[in-house]
Amino acid sequence: MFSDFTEAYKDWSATDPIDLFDAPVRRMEANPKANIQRHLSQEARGYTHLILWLDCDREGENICFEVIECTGFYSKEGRILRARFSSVTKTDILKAMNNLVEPNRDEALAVDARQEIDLKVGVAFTRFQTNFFQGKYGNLDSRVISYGPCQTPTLGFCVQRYLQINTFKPEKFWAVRPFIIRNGYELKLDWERNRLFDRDVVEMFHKLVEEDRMVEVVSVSEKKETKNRPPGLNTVNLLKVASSALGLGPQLAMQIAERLYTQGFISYPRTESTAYPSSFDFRGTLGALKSNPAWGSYSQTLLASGYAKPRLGTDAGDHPPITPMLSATEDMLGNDAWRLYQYVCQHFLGTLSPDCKFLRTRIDFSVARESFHCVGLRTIEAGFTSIMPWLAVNENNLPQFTKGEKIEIQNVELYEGTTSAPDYLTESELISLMEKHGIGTDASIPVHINNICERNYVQVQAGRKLVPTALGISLIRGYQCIDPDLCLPDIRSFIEQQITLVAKGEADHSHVVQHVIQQFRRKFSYFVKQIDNMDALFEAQFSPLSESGRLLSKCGKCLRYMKYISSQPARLYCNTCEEVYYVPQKGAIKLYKELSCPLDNFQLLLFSMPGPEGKTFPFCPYCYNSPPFEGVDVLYGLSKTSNSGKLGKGAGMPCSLCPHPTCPHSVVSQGVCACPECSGTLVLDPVSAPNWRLLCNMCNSVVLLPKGAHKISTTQERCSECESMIIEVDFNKKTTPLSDGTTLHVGCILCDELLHSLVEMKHGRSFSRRGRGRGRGRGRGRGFRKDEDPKMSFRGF
DNA sequence: GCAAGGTC
Repeated sequence: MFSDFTEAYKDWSATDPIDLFDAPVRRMEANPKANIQRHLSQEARGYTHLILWLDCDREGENICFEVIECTGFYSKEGRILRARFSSVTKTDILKAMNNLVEPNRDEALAVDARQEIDLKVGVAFTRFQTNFFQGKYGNLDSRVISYGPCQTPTLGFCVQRYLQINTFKPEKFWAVRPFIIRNGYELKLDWERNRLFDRDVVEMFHKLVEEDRMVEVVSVSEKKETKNRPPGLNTVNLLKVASSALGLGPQLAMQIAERLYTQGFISYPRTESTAYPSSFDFRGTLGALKSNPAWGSYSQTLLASGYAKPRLGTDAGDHPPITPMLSATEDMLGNDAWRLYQYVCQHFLGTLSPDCKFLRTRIDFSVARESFHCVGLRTIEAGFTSIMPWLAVNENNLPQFTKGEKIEIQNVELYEGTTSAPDYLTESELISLMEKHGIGTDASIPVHINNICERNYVQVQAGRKLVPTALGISLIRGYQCIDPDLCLPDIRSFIEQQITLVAKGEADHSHVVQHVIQQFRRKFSYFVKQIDNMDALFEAQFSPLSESGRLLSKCGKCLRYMKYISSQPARLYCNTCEEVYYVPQKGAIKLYKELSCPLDNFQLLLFSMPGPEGKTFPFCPYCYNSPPFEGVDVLYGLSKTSNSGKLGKGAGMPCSLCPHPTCPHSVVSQGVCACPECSGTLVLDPVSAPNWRLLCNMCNSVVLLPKGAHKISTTQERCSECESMIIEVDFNKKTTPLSDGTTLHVGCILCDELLHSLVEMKHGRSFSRRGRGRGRGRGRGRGFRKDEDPKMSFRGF
């Protein structure tokens, strides 16, 4: 199920985005074809108890109530119960079965609240921004200028780093670096003051050290230190490693992980937990890996000599950490999947290995009353780093020194350096920031990152660094100057904190939704009022529509050339009429034989999809944007002979009445209007405007449509008089001659007398439902040929 | 065409 606005609010041009805050939201079946609702209700029939086994988080609780609704179970003491479990092992399942609880409605309501808030806020801001900027600038390289309480702060992090880099002022610094020679090796000593920004002062120290020429060993210390083995692997850590070490983006990494999961090689890859459940079968998993050519012997050693108890980690109560389930080799998986699988295995073995132990040696020196030191590192026990070698201690062996000994300085360097700006944010750093601020979840973090890339707000550069684009920077700087809250991570925490009140039963669902929506509505209207401040940034960055693009084809209204703007979304702009006409996306557009559309005089264009196999079809830019008839979708024929060629919703048909012998202008119906006479499809005849008529693409029957008709569709009803199909005609509110303004009228297209309101049809008349009767009654042969005078009409309209 | 959250 998913939440969405009702039909009336789906039209971008007909809805003022601010009205969306008060718009009704309904829940729809996400995949109606799957008939999950019906299936659940059928399965539930005849049973007395319902036990819900869903994920133990708020979303899972929400789905519990969806299931309850679908099954039609009514709540009666003890009849609907919830199993709480976080891993699918025998012990956990039995434990959950023996400790059933009631599903938690408050938690489910909190999810409903979040859905409604996210939907309204996201869609309202997105539509407003898109309409405002897309209608004004030509080279905005994004189809949609989206806003979202997760994606926008995600972009905010990238832009914040960009601004730090851009405003960074490098500074010079200096340091004193004495060198000594020991056992034939030169050794650099680090200054206790590290570095100073005053050259004169450092020069003074440099001079003092140089004059002294002897360092004294003040102390020699040795400390045994530990590098901890990692806790279990969760999703964000897998994604960070995938990005920083394997060069795989989060979206791709998740796709690969999902495939490994469905193929049975790894456990469920979406988890926040790093703690293994107490019931986890470590021996079983190690056993599964023991014959693996890459780390079979390592697993065997752990099995034989006893594995270390894993670190505690955190238990988010969702799923166990990600672990291998089956042994695999590179040949079985392919390169990228293998590398990811390899990491999962290495990490798992690492969690069961001993910690790494190493010795840190530190020698402190003194010269001219200044302190210097050097540090040496030596591994004592590699532990888990032998299976995760990239985490090994960077060994640095120091020669022997004795306290009190004096050594001659070889050389004293006066080091000069410059501070440098931080680098662009890496994907891995971004994931950490998102996790830290609660932006997105294990499953949605990759989606948000992908979103800001796809919308052209950032680009991924070498080393998986995220570099914001001019559009991304302008957006964030715009929010920063209008209402910084809009791009700060707090916007997400605010929503989370509010819905948590609902989840805990401390606040009423509808009050919280109203309160939060009210706040965002205020922010929205302030944003709308202040949009000029953001626009000033866009003006400096992008060029107005009138200055973009190249002249391509003639406008049918003013007959002047329009400009083709090729950047996404591709469109035509008429400078004189100040109108925008969108064209099919992601393909090449050129003029089509200098022919014009018989409907509106706009010059026809030829669209070619990319690639050698790319299909080509002609179209009229005006009709493409304003279908002459609702209910008959206007798409254009692929070619004169391509009745079967699929494009979009329907198949193409050449125009049969067009005055141009070579005119490609054709219309495709959605297939809802079947010809009453034969098995053909009724096609809108473009040259009949404004007195629209439909033509059958097979037998050329003619159907005249009444004035003001706005939408047509077939019913499954047949006329009782003549057996032909009945067409429903819907009227535009503006043009309907009827007093109630909305009544749907129905008429038989062949019998003159049938003309009734829907109410009359449903209650006052009966229609036969006998299939497509042929040759019976008056229907047969009553169609009009195109060369006849079709006097038949819906009289009375 | 739009959000974020799930999901094989």
